Amino acid sequence: MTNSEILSNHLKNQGVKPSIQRIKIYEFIRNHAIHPTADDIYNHLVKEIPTLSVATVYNTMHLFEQKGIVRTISIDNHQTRFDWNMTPHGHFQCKVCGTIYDLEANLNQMNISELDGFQVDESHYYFKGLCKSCINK
Amino acid sequence: MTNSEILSNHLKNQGVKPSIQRIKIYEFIRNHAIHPTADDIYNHLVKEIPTLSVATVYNTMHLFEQKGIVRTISIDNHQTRFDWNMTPHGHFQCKVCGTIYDLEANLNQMNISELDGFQVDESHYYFKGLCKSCINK
DNA sequence: ATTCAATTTTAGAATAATTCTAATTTTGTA
DNA sequence: TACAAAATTAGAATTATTCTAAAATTGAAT
Repeated sequence: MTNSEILSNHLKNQGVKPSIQRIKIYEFIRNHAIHPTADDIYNHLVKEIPTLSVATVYNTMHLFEQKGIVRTISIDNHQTRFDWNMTPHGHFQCKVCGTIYDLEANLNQMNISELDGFQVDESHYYFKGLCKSCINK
Repeated sequence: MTNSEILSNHLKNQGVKPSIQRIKIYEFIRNHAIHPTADDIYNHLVKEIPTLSVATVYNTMHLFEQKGIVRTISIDNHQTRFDWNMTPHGHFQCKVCGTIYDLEANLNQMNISELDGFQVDESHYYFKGLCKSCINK
């Protein structure tokens, strides 16, 4: 099986009909664990698929989100980033280099009594500051 | 001292020259602990100050942020909300009624070892789901 | 293979939040 | 009262995202 076929099957298993665009987008987000924006995805893939449109990137990401393949994070205020890591985790963004680090800790372990009786569907957390390597410069 | 004079002094103490616009905006965010958007602030105050412009609201909020009077939160993706409560705390937003609840717990108590050697300047967390009163309907 | 409806993709227009710009107004001081 | 600095303003510009309607692709039924 080619790599493309493997990815195609992954998508099928998650209930997504695999078009070329969807496979390439899926491949991109899996290989670039950088929490890309729609723009990052578009600019990278338009070289390979010259007719690709931004609308397709957005459509696909919305579909992936619905199907539980990605989730969105909003650290920078006005630009959505996509994260293929669906385990409960958080982020740290360095103000200097912009890198977004994943943090393993699960927010749900905080056990917040104010939420008793509430139904919690999503939890998000993130820090901002300077990362180690930027401090050491 | 009138209420307006008290607020004016608050601003002075924080290093902000108190104009009418700034005092009214400050008053609004203190009396409406609803994490308002720039638009909420503008729409409410333009009735009182007909010449108010959105630019002034944004300018003022940026200034307040710089001076440590408010901070911004981004729960809804593309609309910044302002929070005058500067103690470390988090939020819960109900998907049905939209209400944003404050949560007292301080994220820093999580003590995340992956951040050893990092400088943490800001920490944010929030949950989404259904609030108690919407569940009981 | 051919037809046809359903699905997907597309280009570009529309929308909405925010920022920018340059002019005007206000403020405080000399 | 004059004047420079600061603040406000209207409206244009920018940017991310969504919408729209047309074109392309797909896949099932014949």
